[in-house]
Amino acid sequence: MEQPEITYCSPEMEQTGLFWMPMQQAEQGLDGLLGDLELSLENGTACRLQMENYRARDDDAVLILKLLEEPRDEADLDEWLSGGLHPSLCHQQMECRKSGRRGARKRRTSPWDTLFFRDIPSQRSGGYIRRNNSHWTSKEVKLLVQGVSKFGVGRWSQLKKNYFKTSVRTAVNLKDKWRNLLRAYKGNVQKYTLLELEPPLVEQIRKLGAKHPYPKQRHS
DNA sequence: CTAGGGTTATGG
DNA sequence: CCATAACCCTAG
Repeated sequence: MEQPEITYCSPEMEQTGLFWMPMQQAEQGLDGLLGDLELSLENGTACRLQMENYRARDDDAVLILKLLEEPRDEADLDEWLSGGLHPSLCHQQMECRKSGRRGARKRRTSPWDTLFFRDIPSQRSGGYIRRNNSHWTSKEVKLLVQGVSKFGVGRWSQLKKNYFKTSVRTAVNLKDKWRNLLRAYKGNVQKYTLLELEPPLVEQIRKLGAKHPYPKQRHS
């Protein structure tokens, strides 16, 4: 059963390259302010509602990015952060609560979370903060494959610079994703894959994978 | 910076 | 429950 494809980013937001990222609830710095906007995806209404939610939050994101570009007083920013949330957001927040059972959880938090709260001390037992847990979109994968075919495997920093300049994905993320792609599409079919990719794309992945094997193999 | 082993969250 | 995806750690 496939979940409906949802467009998380408004065009403006997409341009910024910042995407909504799921995070562990305890780590959501703005959790108290925004509330968690989890929604059931079970019916169309909830789905639509969710998109509106994201839309509203996108507006906020774009706004705050503007604030960043033309820096003002910190107090100004503080005030905006603590109170001046997008009106449509408060409205939506109550609306979405009533949806019934939860479907797949799409925990997301706003981009400014990582911009402003990345240094908040963490209580995690692991000792580190997990910043981004979002699943890759097929768009991103396409970009990655494109990048790998241009730069080859191993020049992740270059690839990041040229193809994921503004994305939240780091060079290491790209590398890891590539590894996962190889694992996922090499040889036997997996039991399941979260993201269905177009056959041509898969074909390209396989080809590139054959060229730069992982894990390293000492000959053919 | 990258490779690769480890760890944690996700979701069938 | 457990395989997979996403993420972290770190030697070299």
